[in-house]
Amino acid sequence: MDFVFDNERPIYLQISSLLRTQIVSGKFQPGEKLPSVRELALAAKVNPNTVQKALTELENEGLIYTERTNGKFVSSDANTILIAKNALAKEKAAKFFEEMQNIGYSDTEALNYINHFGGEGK
Amino acid sequence: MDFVFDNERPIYLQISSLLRTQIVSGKFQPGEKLPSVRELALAAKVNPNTVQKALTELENEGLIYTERTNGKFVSSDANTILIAKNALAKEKAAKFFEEMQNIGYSDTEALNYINHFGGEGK
Amino acid sequence: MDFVFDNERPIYLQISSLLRTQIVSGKFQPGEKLPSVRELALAAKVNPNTVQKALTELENEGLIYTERTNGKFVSSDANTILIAKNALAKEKAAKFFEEMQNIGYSDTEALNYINHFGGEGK
Amino acid sequence: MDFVFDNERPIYLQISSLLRTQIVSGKFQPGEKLPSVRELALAAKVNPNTVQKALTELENEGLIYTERTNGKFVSSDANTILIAKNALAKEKAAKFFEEMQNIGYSDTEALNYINHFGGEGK
DNA sequence: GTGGTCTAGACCACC
DNA sequence: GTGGTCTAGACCACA
Repeated sequence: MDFVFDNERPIYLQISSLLRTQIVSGKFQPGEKLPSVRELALAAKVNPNTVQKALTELENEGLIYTERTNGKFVSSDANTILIAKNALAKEKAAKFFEEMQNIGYSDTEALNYINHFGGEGK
Repeated sequence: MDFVFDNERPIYLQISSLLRTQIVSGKFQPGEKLPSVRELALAAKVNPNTVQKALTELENEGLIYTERTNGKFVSSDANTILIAKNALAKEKAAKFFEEMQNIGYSDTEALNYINHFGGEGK
Repeated sequence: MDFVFDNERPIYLQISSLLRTQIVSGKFQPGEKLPSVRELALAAKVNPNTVQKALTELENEGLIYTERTNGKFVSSDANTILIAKNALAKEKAAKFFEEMQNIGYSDTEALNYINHFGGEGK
Repeated sequence: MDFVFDNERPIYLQISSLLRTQIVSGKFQPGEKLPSVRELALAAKVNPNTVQKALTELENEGLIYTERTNGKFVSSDANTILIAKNALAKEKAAKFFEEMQNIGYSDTEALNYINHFGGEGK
């Protein structure tokens, strides 16, 4: 797991969203134990408190839970995770349409654009 | 023009991005005079310094220019504006694909999702 | 505002629940500005970070909100606050019944006990 | 006997309070032999040390006593147990009034609330 | 002056 | 070894 941070957003949010995507994308399986706070801090070269703050976010979202003295685990409720994944996807799509609309594309034009873009642009 | 701000991002960035979208979307036409800094500040209920900072952003991007003692104007170079618009659109689309990929969608799946989403979700 | 802490629970939780009760009980009015993080920290003789953590709790509950660079304010939505108050009361009552039941009082007996207790015991 | 723990409080305290309520509520009769530490540990799926720590609590309160080589027994002094029960009840009631007061209910209002709540809420 | 972030480092309870 | 809490102190962006 490699951590590269930009200076635009708080590090703890970058960590939490990185882990969030790893959970919803299945790289961390439901019920799986996460690396310890200290390990993550070491890997990310940040202070353990920063990791702690990141994980608190995910815990509030119900994506992970804590067993005291034992570690932190991905929620074993696959449904919660699926819901989170869908929520994220929906959010991304809605944001795309909204932003395209702001710069003068109707939803239809935005769809045209991205279908065209996806085919060649990348 | 109504201004609603969230507390997540700096206000000056919210103002500049709002004006930017109004320029590229044609709500402000090429060569058109912008409202004065004071007027904008009044409308947005913020400090004129904040508006000034926002406009500096746009000026750096070449979207507006200043005539001393006369005011600020939208660039009359329609091409500059079109380029800005395309750059924005491309950026949005790329970001969408990247974020979908992070949560486990291939580019193809992301396209499927958004075509489906655009058709019914909104 | 005087702060006295016990060693049983984390200080930040004691601070947040103290402020929570002051909000729901109306000592802090809807929309009212809270003392700054630094002021509270000074008054409670704790580190500003600790106060910050306490206030984050309340913000997550929707009881307060933040205006960046301006301060933190009690939610102006009186309804949110009322709901929080009712939730707290309900929680307290439910806990009472549950605990009494655990030590062998039926709900009816618990009611008898507390009506009797309330009349003389205090 | 089923044990379900939360991660908020130390497990040994959760065990001791569970056993305490079973004693004062009569599920364990005065003089009755308790299950062995090992049995309890097995049932609760915790380390025997943890059970031991829980039982020490109860022994300090005089609710149980140890016969070396023979096991641990509920105190045969019914009075001790009754006193413990009353102390618990009184404590619960006082806590209820105090907490309700904190969120803006006078003792009278709290009584009204709980009589009403007990009648319908559950 | 306001909140927000982050670090270094310490200490604790628990198992 | 695990997570949790707290401090002291620094630095930053914003308005």
